[in-house]
Amino acid sequence: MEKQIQKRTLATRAKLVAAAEAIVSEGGFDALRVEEVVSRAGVAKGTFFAHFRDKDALMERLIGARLDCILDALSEVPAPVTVGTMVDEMLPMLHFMVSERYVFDLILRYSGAALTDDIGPIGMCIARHETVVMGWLNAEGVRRDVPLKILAEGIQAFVFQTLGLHFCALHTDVPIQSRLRSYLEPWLLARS
Amino acid sequence: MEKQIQKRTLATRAKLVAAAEAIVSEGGFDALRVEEVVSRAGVAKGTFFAHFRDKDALMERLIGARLDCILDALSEVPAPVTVGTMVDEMLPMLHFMVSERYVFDLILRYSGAALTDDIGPIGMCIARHETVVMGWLNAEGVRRDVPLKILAEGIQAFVFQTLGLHFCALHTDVPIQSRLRSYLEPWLLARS
DNA sequence: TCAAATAATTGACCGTGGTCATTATTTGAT
DNA sequence: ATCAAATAATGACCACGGTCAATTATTTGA
Repeated sequence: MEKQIQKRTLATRAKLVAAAEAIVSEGGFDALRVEEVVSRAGVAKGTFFAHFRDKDALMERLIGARLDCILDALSEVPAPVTVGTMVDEMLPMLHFMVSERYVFDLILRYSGAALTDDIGPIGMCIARHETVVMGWLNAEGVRRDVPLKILAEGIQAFVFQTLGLHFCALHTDVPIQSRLRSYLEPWLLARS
Repeated sequence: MEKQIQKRTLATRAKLVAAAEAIVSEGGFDALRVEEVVSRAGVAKGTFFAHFRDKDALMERLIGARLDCILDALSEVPAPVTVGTMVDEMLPMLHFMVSERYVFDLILRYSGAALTDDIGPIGMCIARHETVVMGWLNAEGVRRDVPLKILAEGIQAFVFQTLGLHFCALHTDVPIQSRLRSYLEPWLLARS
């Protein structure tokens, strides 16, 4: 049991992913159809499901890859000193998350790890984001009476709340940044 | 344009809802199939979609009805004086929300009102819950430096965060109550 | 070198949500 | 009572994700 997977397997998977990425770049994640992925990749439909558990597994992979890029940039950035700059630095990620309703729903569904015990790409990204954010919380002015882990989880809760309301027509007048700040300032800042 | 809808319409809709409720009571929300609803109701498939925009619209109605019952009870209850009792009083709603993964996902997706400008049954329930919770926040010990509205929205954010993590296998060891309390106490309580 | 074992691929088929042109029923005006 | 317009119901049909027994390709070992 040394090299179980043949290189044909990798080639096929690469073709599938490449086809999928092409479709997404043309029409967005929402426009992806399994049938079109396989036809572009030149394989049969069954092959797709031999490589991905279901369509969502592919979407998770594609979206996870994008998130990872954004997180790469995020972890290079200097730790923000104010809530305002913290929000600003998270903005690229937030904008990607709301770029399509479909994307947001999928991230939401898989952010708390998949239904089973195996954690998927999106769950990994959320965990990574939590780690990055936790590293920011040793700043001056941030409350100390709550574990950092709770604080970081709270930030994510407010991110999802903010983005969820962003899709609500009644609330789109308030920009993402200021809404998120109105949550994070009372959550993070130490009071008198 | 006096009485546009004929009573036949109401009768058909009632039959559909009754059939749907029967199916749900037998096998849960996840087990509902449109085909079975229409066959039990004795109507054609197309009729279903003349009464409900899509399957989700029916699910929203059924789940919204349940939530409304729970909210009826909730709004009768005395305002809690501690975060612990607040969580306890919300517990029936929380348990319903996590009774099925399907139910949680649907509530999450429609809690921020539907995609369009029309607010659906679940969105109404969330708004109602927000109102009830806001009424609780005039208690001793609750912070005053943040608008009640923000405070209430934050509670909802933490509820969703808690329930989301509840489905994550890695986190099921922590019970809902204590997890939610660990968010709400730092969020709500005034500090020294 | 080749046969057995293992792995990858195929595509016909299915389940289920959703559509729409056609048909049936109700209503209101005469 | 009659009939035309408005409203409701029908069911064949489609889209699309997902399955699986059969087939083909690859690896292994003697």
